[in-house]
Amino acid sequence: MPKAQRMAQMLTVAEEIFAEQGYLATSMDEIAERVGVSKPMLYEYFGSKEGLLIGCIHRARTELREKTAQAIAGAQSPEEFLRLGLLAFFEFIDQHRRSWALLRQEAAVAVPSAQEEVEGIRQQQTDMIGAVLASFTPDIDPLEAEAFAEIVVGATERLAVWTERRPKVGPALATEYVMGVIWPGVEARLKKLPEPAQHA
Amino acid sequence: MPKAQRMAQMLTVAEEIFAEQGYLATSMDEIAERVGVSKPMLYEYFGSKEGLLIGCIHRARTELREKTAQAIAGAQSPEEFLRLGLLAFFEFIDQHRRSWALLRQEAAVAVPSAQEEVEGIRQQQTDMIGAVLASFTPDIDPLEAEAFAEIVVGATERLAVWTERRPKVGPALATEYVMGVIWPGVEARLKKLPEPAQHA
DNA sequence: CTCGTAACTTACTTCGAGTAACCTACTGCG
DNA sequence: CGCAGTAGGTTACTCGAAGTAAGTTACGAG
Repeated sequence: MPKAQRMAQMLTVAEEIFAEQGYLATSMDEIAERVGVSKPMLYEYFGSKEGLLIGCIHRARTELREKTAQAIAGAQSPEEFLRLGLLAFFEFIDQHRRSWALLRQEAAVAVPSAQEEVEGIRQQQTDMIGAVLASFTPDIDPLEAEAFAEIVVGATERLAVWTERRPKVGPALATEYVMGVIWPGVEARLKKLPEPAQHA
Repeated sequence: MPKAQRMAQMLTVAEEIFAEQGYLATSMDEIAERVGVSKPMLYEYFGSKEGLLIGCIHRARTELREKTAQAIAGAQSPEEFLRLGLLAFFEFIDQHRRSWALLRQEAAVAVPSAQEEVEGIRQQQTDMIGAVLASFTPDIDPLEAEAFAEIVVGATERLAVWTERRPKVGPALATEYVMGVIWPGVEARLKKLPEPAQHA
């Protein structure tokens, strides 16, 4: 089997087992066995157990970024940006329930570099939100814009975890809940600027 | 040294080392050495490495609950409840920066039962917020109330992590940021009920 | 002064991450 | 055809850390 294909297969299997049992409780031998290969192959391709975990996270991160970027491409107003971005996020989670637990909760603790990888996902999100906000209210305090983005990301992430326990709450409703709480606050902020003018 | 005192000391040392190096990178021998005791003592009192971690989290959780409960005791309006609760939370984090990283980021990944312990902290918080909300708007959809509480907790938690990278943002400002985003949304919700009447 | 027990230690076993060294089958080329 | 080089693979180890068994010391009660 060619390398690229084998690597992809390893990531898929690892993601699944990590999500099932947790990072710590999973042994490399077990993953190797389920892939149908021997342990040194995993080390050949990923360097370490940590490397394998990071590989899983990185792949998911890339996928999430692509999905989100696609979703918000056509948005016209800040509200639409936010709503479409949130929806894309919740839909992504919905389709990756298993690996989601891994990404957020498993990865964070395990290893510093995995931590960074997870933070990278959040960074993607906060950057995007910050950029949108700044584009509509150019004179906003940068610190406040950052805080705002963090708040949105935190709220969204947490609600995503919550929806795992509430299967009846789908991506659409989750989006509504988040928008319902944060949108009035954002709108109030935006209205301080009557025009989205560039007044430098 | 009596058992209770020794246990407290172990928790303090463990919290510190876990926070410094991460859970995985810390060995029980190392903790034992820094406590000035041998490894089996740790096992005697905490059963396992995981048990020790859970002990750390549990202690912090108890402390946080007490501080928060005290802080909101005198609140008269929902806004005051929220504000005082948030402030107490951010102040707690501010005073426990080191162990905070452990709680959230280390613990979550490491072990399922530590996970539960961390979720317990969030449960405490969401329950409290849910109760406040329900007391002021008795006819709110229970699901929406839950979602709201999760959103607030997620936003707050995330902002707490963020403030670690922004030392200039103290508890008071962090509270303002969170209130600024979520309060308008909550107020809008509350106003749908002109009276906090029981209309069953 | 000796019995019991709380607090503690030394010296293991076991298990899993990571590695060294070796194997095999295919692909291109004289 | 036959042989060289390499991609993809394996077996069989080392080593470090979690967890444990069995024993030791100090000290207060009878």
